[in-house]
Amino acid sequence: MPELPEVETVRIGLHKFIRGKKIVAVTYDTAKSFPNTEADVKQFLIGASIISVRRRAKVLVIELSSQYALVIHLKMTGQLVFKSRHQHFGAGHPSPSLVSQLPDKSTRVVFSFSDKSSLFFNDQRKFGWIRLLPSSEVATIDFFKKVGPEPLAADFRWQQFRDRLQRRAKSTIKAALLDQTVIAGIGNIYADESLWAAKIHPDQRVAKLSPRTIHKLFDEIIAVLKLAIANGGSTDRNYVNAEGKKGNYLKFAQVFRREGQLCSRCHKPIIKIRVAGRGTHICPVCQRIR
DNA sequence: CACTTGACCTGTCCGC
DNA sequence: TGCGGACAGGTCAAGT
Repeated sequence: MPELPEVETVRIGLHKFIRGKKIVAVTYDTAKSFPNTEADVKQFLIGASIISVRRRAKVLVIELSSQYALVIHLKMTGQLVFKSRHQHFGAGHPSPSLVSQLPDKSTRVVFSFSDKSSLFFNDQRKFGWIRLLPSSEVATIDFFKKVGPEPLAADFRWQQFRDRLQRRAKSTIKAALLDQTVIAGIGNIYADESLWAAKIHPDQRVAKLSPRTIHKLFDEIIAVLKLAIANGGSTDRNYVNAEGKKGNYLKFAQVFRREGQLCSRCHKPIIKIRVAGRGTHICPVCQRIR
């Protein structure tokens, strides 16, 4: 599931819902979901309060009063959903929400707070993970050491994007955008949307792109990510925010999952191809290889 | 080192 | 309706 806009949407929701709450219990299914020792959990998680929730790339970091942090990657199908104390089927609720049905069979970890509310980590495909680390060690995990700049950081410049792209000069531009060491947070949806907006074919080799084209792509990446965050991210299949609600961005998507529909610029059909081993959506007229 | 491919999992959809 | 295969929003390790 989640790319930068979805993870950011979850972050905003969690910050609002769980900041200040005290963890009184945690349950988890397997060591894969939560690869920490019971001793660590007892000492640094139980009894700790939530200080803040931040994001780097597609990873969430929940800072705790114990000077430890929960580091969370949702990968493809992870969800973090908050359930307040009184959330249940009520007479006034015509349809049962996802939240009221938790835990469900994809629930891997449950955090319980002192006010009887709880946070569920669900993950159908079990690729995601949560780790409890000393706050001072978070930045030292392999992924954070290698990951590229945040596209929405105030000091991110197109020249920096251009320079970082050169490490993948012989790759296709789509593979380069998906490479988290080049730029953080872009996944399959927003790669396709940004490339359409910039009129670049995803199979185009990076070395063939002009500075002007790279600058255009830089601008479109930022615009696409901002619009996606403003609309709560994209729900293709599993994604929900911290309230268990779906994102609305796919209403605005120009190519992703729109094969057969007409391109809004040239009115020719969108097609689906395979690039960098991923399903890829393009307008074959607007996006040509030069 | 740069680049590509398969593996990790479960669920769903599509064609026969 | 059943069954096999392809595919799904992300990273890694291992291969060339």
